[in-house]
Amino acid sequence: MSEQAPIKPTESELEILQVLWDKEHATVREVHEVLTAHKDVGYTTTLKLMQIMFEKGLVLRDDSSKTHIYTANVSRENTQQQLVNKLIRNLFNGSTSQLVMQALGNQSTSKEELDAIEAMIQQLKNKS
Amino acid sequence: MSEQAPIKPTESELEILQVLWDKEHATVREVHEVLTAHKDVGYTTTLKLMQIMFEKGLVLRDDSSKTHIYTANVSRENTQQQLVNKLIRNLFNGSTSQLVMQALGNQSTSKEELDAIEAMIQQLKNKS
DNA sequence: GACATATTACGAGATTATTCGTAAGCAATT
DNA sequence: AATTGCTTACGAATAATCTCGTAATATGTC
Repeated sequence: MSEQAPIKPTESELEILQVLWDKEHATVREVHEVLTAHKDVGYTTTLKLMQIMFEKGLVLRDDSSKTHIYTANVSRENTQQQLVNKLIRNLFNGSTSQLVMQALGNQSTSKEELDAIEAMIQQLKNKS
Repeated sequence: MSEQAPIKPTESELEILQVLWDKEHATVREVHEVLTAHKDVGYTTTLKLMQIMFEKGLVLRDDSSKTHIYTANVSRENTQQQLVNKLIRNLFNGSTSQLVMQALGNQSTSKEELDAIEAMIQQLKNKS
């Protein structure tokens, strides 16, 4: 088990990571196009953020051609885990079930999704 | 359904809200004492933060005596809901079940908690 | 090669969040 | 009433985040 530096992307960095996770790899232009769908921001802002993310090691980039190509360097799963755990710790007194129940209560969840969760609970119960 | 301004407490403000939710009402000193258990920060910093929170309307305060008494002015439940929904939207592509399963997978959850979640799922299924 | 277009690099301003020092006020004690 | 101790108010420094303008560079087209 290697020591894992905590991943702490900022709000804006998360938005960019989203796009990179979905697309696997993308140019600044592509990321920016997605962002501007729901946000009003200049191109060089997106560029700068992605440069900063590169310096932090949040993303990798291929600069072999003039237009650089970026990929995420942190996994979606790992990042999700960090943030979910933080939320449980900070806002739910460490109780996973409280978070789960809050989430299920708030959002409408399809029968299929509920089935999947039930199946997972069965699995967890058998394990222990 | 009344229009609800989104609650956006900062990291530090959340820590303070925690304490106020637990205690119902508290002085700056009391809050500060709890914070210093796991954080190194000066008294006037806590004071200032709570003053700012008052200006923002996040907390109420009774200043009828020299030592003011603060109470939260946003509910724990509402705040939890905002942040959970945001997490689902931003990091889980809007899928509640993905968040739930990630949470259950990461953390060890007791049988009692799992039972409670199952019961809730049954309830949700019956409703629809 | 000149021109138009798109990209990256870089610096610096704007905004927000966090931090704490200092002053002033009040209350209890001597 | 002076001293001590705790409180609030306030301003300002620092840090982190987000923003974008401008310049330099590359690419392709005429």
